[in-house]
Amino acid sequence: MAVEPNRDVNAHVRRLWRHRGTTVPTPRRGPRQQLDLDEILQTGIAIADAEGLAAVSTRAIAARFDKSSMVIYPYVGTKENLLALMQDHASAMPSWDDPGASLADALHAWAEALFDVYLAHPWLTDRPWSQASQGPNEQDWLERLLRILDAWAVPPSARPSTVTMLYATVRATAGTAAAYQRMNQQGMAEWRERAEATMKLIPDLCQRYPMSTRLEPVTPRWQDAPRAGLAGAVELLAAALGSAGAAAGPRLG
Amino acid sequence: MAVEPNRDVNAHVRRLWRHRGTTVPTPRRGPRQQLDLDEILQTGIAIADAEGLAAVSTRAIAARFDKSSMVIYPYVGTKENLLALMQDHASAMPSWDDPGASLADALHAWAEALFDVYLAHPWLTDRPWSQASQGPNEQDWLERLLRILDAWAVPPSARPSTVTMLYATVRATAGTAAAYQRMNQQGMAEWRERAEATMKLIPDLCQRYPMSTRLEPVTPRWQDAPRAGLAGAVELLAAALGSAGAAAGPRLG
DNA sequence: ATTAACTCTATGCACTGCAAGAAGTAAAAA
DNA sequence: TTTTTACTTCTTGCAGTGCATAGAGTTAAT
Repeated sequence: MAVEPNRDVNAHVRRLWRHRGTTVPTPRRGPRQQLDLDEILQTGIAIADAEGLAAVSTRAIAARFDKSSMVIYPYVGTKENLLALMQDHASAMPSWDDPGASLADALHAWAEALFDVYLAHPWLTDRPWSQASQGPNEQDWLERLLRILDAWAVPPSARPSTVTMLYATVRATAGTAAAYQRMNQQGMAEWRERAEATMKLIPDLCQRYPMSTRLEPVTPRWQDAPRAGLAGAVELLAAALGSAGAAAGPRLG
Repeated sequence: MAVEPNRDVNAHVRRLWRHRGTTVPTPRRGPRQQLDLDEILQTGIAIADAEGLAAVSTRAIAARFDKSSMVIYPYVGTKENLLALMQDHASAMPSWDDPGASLADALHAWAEALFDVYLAHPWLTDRPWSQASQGPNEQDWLERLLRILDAWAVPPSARPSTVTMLYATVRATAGTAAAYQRMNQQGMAEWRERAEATMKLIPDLCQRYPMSTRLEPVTPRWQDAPRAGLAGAVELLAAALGSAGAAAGPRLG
């Protein structure tokens, strides 16, 4: 990367789409490349999965290959580019069959699949998302969702809002699910301690916030609450779309 | 802060609720405090508003008072606590009258008010959110929303999902609105360049992603798209709740 | 008066992304 | 074949971070 690093949008896009027809910018002269972009990303993803996005540093990744931090830069350009590549690499869409029974079922399948991806890589929640062009894997998800909405004749005027709500809800519920998951006993104790401290310092908390304090009594299996919340949200949304004048069955094609 | 810093949950909670009946832990001995917690938070918020959350450092804040970084710690405990205090401080809820015409209107007023807060402090999007006890200001929002749902007799089973969806959607749309807003000409050019690069490198992009590429043609006033998206989402959600067996009018009380 | 608790300052450590230069290697040109 | 040149990788170093620690000064309780 002898050229200016951040302006090289072209190289970054080529790397993003490297498995969909483009070639990574790996020119001719000089010593052979000893590392592989996919391996680098996998390493970064492994670190992020285990220790969080903050633990991902060029030094940490390079250390796994017994190299120093600067080795990474020829492969990714900048750290921000590295994170973007990791984001798309971790977002690979699995394959599944669209349930044909109802719009709600189809949306549910999509949402749960995305939820699982976010659960497997909780740091994805910390990354920005926009429906403006990201990498190919992320685009796959959007395209799939729009296909579902189209098949069930959801009116085009309702589609952008639906897309926004679904993505936002999946990301939010997956984020809290991941937070629950990584709550070991010590994190749990800390949380409980904090709740108790609030109760002790604000004795009339339940009078001040009657509705929200009544909400919280932990459910029997509170670990599953986020997934259930997502299911309920999808159901609500599908009901709204169904009553908004959609057809009764899917259009095939 | 002579004691262990992170374990002092009590002091943190007292600071969070300092304007609601608790006293900050600024006890007896030692020299008078030269700084004020609210001023510190305001400074941090100003920095975050102007330069983003990443620019908020103890050194940067302290520099505005011509002090060194360690001065901040007696006031906040840790950096994470500082950010949590900033988050709640910036989330103060304005006052408005609940529109009584329809559930949709009431939800819309709530959502737009929160949207405005997030637009004023875009870095709030980067902070985690959970309905488990945060600070008092954030709790105000949740309580208000639940009050609305209760007044319109939204069935309790639908409330958690509704809350999750609304918060997630507001946060998501406000995030993209803020991103649009900070897109000056250079950011705009970069984005356009990237889109063009993708088009050039993947010539059949529109065939591969027929639905999602058709979505993008920029709207006339694309700056307003996120707000409009939020409005549409609220409308959808209200329709779903309305058809889910809610009463026709608000219950006062 | 003594002592303990507190705030502020200075220093230093381990960490970050990355600019810049040095050193080495392979392909192209002579 | 030899030289040149383009390209890699590696080392060093800089400016930045949160914060542990220790010291000096200040105040209130004892």
